[in-house]
Amino acid sequence: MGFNNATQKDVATKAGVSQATVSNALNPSSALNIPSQTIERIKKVAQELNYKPNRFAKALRTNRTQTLACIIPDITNPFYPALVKGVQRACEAADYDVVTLNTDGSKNRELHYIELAKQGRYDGLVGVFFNLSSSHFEELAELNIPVVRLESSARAQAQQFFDSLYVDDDSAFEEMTQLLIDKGHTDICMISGKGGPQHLRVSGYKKALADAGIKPFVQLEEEFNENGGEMALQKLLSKRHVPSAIVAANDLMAIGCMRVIKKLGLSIPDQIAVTGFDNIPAAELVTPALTTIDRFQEDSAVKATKLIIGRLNKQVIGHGQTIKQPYRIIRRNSA
Amino acid sequence: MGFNNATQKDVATKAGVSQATVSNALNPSSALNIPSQTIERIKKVAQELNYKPNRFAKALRTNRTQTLACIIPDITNPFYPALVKGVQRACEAADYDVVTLNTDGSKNRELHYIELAKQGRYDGLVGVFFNLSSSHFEELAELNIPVVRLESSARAQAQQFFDSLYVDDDSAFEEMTQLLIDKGHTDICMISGKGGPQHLRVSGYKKALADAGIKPFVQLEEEFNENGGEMALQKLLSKRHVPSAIVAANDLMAIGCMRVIKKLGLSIPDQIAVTGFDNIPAAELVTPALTTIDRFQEDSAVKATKLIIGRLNKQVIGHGQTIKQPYRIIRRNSA
DNA sequence: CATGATTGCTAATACGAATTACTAATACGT
DNA sequence: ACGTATTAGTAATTCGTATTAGCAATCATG
Repeated sequence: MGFNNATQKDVATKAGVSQATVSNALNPSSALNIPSQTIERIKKVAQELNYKPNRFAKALRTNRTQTLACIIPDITNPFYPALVKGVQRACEAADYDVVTLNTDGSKNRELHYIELAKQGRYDGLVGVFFNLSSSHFEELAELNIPVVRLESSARAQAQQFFDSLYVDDDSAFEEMTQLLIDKGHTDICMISGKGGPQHLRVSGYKKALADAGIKPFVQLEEEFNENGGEMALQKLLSKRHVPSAIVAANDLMAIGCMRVIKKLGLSIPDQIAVTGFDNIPAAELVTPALTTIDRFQEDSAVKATKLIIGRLNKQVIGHGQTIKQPYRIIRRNSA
Repeated sequence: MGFNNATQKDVATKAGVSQATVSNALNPSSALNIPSQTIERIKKVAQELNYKPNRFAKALRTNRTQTLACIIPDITNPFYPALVKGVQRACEAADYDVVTLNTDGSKNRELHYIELAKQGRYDGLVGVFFNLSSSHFEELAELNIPVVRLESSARAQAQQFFDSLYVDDDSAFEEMTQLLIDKGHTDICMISGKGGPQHLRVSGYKKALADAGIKPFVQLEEEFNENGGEMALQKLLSKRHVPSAIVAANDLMAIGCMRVIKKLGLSIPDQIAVTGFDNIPAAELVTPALTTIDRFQEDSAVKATKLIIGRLNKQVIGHGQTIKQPYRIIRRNSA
């Protein structure tokens, strides 16, 4: 079509130099020795013609696409939009495009996107992989395609093929549970989905209880969402009496619990306290507002993206880092 | 670096033909006459070598990038993720990449993304533009870059440079207001943000009231979010007595109103009924659950994306269509 | 002043696919 | 049997950029 964009050739003609010189002048990484006068002249002409490098030609030549893939389970899960936003913000500053891809938490799709990356479609991957371990990223590392994982539940490894920014779920849940104990609760149950982050969260909960000499009770259900929360609490209540507090593995499950509790006509937090995790937007909107933990997803995503861009620019080298991110308990009215 | 992907040349060598033949064989649109036997053979070899066309080479040659831009105000606004998901779903099926871009509702950013598209960075645009009119899309139309707008508040025009999928806000708000009237309400106020969809929504509200002989009262506030809702209701209450029902321009504003109402110690819906619009995920989570209107964003987004792809494939031609989308009132407990 | 180094640039090529223009071989019609 | 069509392909070029190899002019040095 008639895109009519100025090319290096156009700039070259107008500046009275060759296309190669334009390329070198505009590419500071070039080893060639071009006097700054000439560079300035070329830059000026480029601006006059509104020259913008054609990123497809560039990609073809350099195998660098200037686009990152942001991999998440599901954009409609309210935890993720903030994360995506962080990635986008950091990318926009560096003129990277972001392609957001949903895995639905499925291993196949996670692997599929890795496959696409291996074909050179994305310069790097940032996001959440529920089902993959370090070795899955080895080939990407060999191809110099950096990966930064967020909320990876895996522990740091000696030689890791990705960077990892993680929140210490273990200590977060210990702290939250402790908070309930400090309020005088002596009968605290936990509700969680299965897999993924389940293990560390439950472990933190159990630690706090052990210190206080309270017996734990954990009810697992398949999914980490409202439905999972409802089902789990119903099952729990069919097995034992009503606890005085419930620690849910995330906000959606907590909200599911709240629904069941309200149907039973019990009051929150007086008869049962409920806590969540994630601080999704809805946490503040439910009644009572949910006490939960903020993980600063957007900030972490920005950091993660800067790290990936750092690796692409060779400002960061060496094998994968594992970096702890902060969290903060948000006290509202549900506990 | 060493991506090691099979190219057409590799396929050609192995199949004993020339690269050009491979290109023609794999591209059904080609006018050349290649016997189906040969085509099959080449396709088989391509599969064996796991040949995947290099999309950057392709883009360079054809000016087709195989990526669409999905333009929305803000991914962290809970109305949009579903829309994005729809676009992604439809694109994945057609092997298009989606780049999601946030405008923050700013005209400058909307124009900026149009600029990027004009440079050939995206094959088409689908999404929400708050501040642009048909003429802004004229150059894109000339470049054969299709645009499908969602929730455009503009009315259909004779010769329109984009397709538009819209929900009839006017009749939706008329219907919702009528529902309140049917319930016996005789004092119904409306709360809205300014600009964008405001006009049609308020108009629907007023129509229903006019038919019933009730006086309208509309309170506008800057933003279409919780904060806007809170502020608007506070202002309203400083001017007049408590109405028996509030029609909010969207769910976030409705939720903001609910907050104020609860602080005042009034009960919903007994003392004040509240209705929203959008059916965001949180609508179902607040207490009481919010009566609202679903716009089936994900479905609309899928349709919009299919339409855009249809235009790119020349299956759809002619100037912009304006297509009405369905909505549905979701009755919950707030009204 | 001859030699080598440096400076400042250009020509040519490659990346992978699409496309245009062409050819060689066979088939067809009269 | 001769000219024309058709079939089945190929060679060469192009898209816009980066890069390698190299050239001409100037400069430094012994």
